[in-house]
Amino acid sequence: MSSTKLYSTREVKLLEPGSRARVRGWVYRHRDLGGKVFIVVRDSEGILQMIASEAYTPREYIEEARRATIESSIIGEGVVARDPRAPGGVELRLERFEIVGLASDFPIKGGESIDYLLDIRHLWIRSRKLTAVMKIRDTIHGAFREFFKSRGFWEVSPPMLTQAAVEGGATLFKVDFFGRPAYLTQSAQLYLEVLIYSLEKVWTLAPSFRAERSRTRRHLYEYWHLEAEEAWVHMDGEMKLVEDLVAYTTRRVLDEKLEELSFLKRDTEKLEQATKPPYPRIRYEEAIELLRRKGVDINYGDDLGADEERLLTEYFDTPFFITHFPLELKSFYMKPDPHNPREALAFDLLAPEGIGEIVGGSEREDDYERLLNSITSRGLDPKDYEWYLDLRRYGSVPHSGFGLGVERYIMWVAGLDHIRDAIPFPRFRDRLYP
RNA sequence: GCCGCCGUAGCUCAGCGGGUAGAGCGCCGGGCUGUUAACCCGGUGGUCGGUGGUUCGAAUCCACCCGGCGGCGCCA
Repeated sequence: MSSTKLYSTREVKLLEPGSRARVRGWVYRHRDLGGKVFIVVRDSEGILQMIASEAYTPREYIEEARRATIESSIIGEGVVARDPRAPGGVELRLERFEIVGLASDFPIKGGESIDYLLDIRHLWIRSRKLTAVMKIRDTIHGAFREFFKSRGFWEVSPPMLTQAAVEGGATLFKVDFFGRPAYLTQSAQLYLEVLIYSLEKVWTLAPSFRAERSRTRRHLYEYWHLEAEEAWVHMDGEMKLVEDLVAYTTRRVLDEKLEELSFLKRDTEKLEQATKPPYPRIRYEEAIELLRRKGVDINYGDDLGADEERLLTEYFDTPFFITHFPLELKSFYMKPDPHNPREALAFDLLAPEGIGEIVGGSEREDDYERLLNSITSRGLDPKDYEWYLDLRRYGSVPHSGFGLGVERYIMWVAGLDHIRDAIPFPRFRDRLYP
């Protein structure tokens, strides 16, 4: 178009008034007043108002600006001006204007139903809300990686296609693997356990798939799972790792994504409190006692449901741990507490404000015979776990690990009321498009 | 798997003690030289989710089916 320098909407706001600038983006708002055309342009960094006026814009470009429909891609060039009437206080007075891709009538105008918006997720994804969440997610991914690096962990890549279940009970997605049944993984844990015998401390960020027929605001069929496993570490050490990770990552979001949190109207004071570990720890039996005191009809041995978790979060302002669950409530690979073999060395981390469980972890059973008993007593077939049992025959070590549901954590950090907005393309039952 | 709710214009919804379909927004045309989800005037717009039934007559009543939303259980 010309040699005038290209700036992003954010950079334009830092220029001296009177500077020339070229800006490109998509039409976010369009108001044609006859003599003047106001166009608010959106790019990946923000929004900027452009104005076409007979006072400084050649007629042909005013006509072009008039034609620019919502979501058309455009390039504008002109003079930067400060004006309190402009959104953000800065605007671009156009001297040239070009439509790159004229948009058809954009289907989102405000007030659409969730169902409809999910059908056009590929267009809805442009919204400033979802853009803000995706930027926060990027910071979270980076913080995970840096945290583990700083703690001497190795990042590894477990398989997505597997032969059998990691945990009994949960439903698996079955796929056809050249005529043989295979399944999409629901956790990398068992594979991470394999890798600690050489790398000692490993982690991965990968998708997990659950075909549970869940239908709640906290469940996805495909979600991202942050998992870590370390040798020579007992439950207490693992919990310390988890709270340091969550505190560090939350701190990073506060430091780098304040603008996005503010756009999402997130109360950052709630996040500040979570940057100061240690987090409170209560044992399962204490949780039951707290609930009974609140009048809940629950007994030792009952599982904590969504309502119970929500009630418990009211006692705490930060994430908190629940530990030492009855063995029968937990998976076969968890180690019983030597001081009380009825309880597992397992822990959940619950996020406050009613979000509930975001992390599940445990010390793993490292004894061959006890692991074999645990598998058979739960009705699982030891043949499916031969390679896993082998790990206890060749230099077994005490070890612990955990899994964090990335979208649930994002839900809490970003203050989302539904998990679908924590991931660009949520997968639910009956929804695979787009 | 279970419980509850909803499918009417492009979108959001009203109409549902049965009598041939309505609003707002959008869109199109016109007006407006500072709009902020702009405003003002005019126009456009529908196999009332599908099939079958009851009825002289069904968006409205009944049955089944399809699609969706909220919640539970399970989990992260």
